[in-house]
Amino acid sequence: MEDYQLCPKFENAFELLGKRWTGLIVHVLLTGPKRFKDISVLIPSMSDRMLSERFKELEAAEIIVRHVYPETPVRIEYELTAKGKGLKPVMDELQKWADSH
Amino acid sequence: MEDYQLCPKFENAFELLGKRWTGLIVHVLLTGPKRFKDISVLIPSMSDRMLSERFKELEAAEIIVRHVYPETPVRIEYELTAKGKGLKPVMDELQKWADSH
DNA sequence: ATAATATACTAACATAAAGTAAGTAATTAA
DNA sequence: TTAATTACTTACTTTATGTTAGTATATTAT
Repeated sequence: MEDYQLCPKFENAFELLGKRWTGLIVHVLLTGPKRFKDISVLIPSMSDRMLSERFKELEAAEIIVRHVYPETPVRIEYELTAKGKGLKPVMDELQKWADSH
Repeated sequence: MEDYQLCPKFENAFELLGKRWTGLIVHVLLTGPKRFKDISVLIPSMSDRMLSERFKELEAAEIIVRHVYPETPVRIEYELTAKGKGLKPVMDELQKWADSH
């Protein structure tokens, strides 16, 4: 009858990262702001439809911000927020793990 | 025409962790070996079908081992391998992030 | 002895998420 | 004028996940 639960914050974290593409998008954005096209080129196996959907989710979760630069032609960039950048240590540790196993 | 790619090891890592439930299962197993039922109780929103499927994937990826103890009744436990335990720093960093955001 | 409960699953089917292909609108380049 | 680029969206198919029920073996309760 022990019913200790998982930490809900941790569960929320995995509702994001436990979705396909999300981690890779964040990883790429850790190298700096990027345009839609940049990411679709860097992750060619992901479709535009998915990228568009993930961007919306990450924006809603306040992990990225969408910047519109009213140049001609207009330029749109996606950038990590402080919260998004906070995932760097996670990604770094995962990279270490991936390298060593 | 720049075509630097993502690290394939990193991509592989996210093929696992970028699936629903995988991260939570690993997280729970970091507290020690567990039986099927233990985990299904700790993660009640996950169905048995998914747990069964994830166990097979994690075993195939050599992140967990399945131990069969021929007692009566038989006891089956799932335990992290060294590779699986290696994910602890990743999970720890994610916990920190989850707590601070 | 029979029924109920427990564990560790599997099978069948429904729904949700992701993949695929094509299209759109605004702009610029050839 | 036609083609190309960017940042998407739409419609449709396939795959993943959810839901419910069931199986096999064993133990416990009545």
